[in-house]
Amino acid sequence: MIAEFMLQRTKANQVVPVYDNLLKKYPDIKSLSKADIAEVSKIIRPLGLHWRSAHFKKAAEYIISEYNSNIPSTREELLKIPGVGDYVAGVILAVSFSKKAPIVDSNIARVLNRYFGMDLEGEIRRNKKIVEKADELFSHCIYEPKELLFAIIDFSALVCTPLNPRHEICPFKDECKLYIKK
DNA sequence: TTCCTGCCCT
DNA sequence: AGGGCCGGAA
Repeated sequence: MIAEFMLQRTKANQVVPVYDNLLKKYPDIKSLSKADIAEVSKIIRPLGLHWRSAHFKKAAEYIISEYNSNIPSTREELLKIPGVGDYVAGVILAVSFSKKAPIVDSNIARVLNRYFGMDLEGEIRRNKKIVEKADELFSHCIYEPKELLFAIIDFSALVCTPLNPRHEICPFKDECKLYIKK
């Protein structure tokens, strides 16, 4: 959950050192619940979107008081945690509880948009057709859902990149409608 | 310039 | 449904 808070609209490579710094200072949920928000804010400053800093402490306090420090395992409960939205809830369900949760982030949306040749632009994450494709994809997963999740995200971040996608090393180029069209 | 493993508020 | 947030890397 901590990692996903930091990864919102933020590149994974930038998150790594900040994540380490935060966990060094607040190694468990109890210490995080007592954190000084100004101190948290200072640690995550390089990531921007500073309003996120309050979420770490609030989420920790909430989980301690409502669930005796145990992260809940249903989407409904997860969404009530401060700072947790559809995406973070889905990741927690998939990664921590091995559930086939529909997950749509900008990486997954980009891959689906290109592969299926949907030609959508802008904030495609909230497009209904994209969400339906993602739901369908995860519902058909026959392995650990988190493996599918990480595979798509890593593929997207490393090969199916936002600018100048690396078609030359893409194993899906023969089936990809974006590539076929070119 | 563009975009990043979104959430929150209106 | 849509806009704001934000630093930083490519």
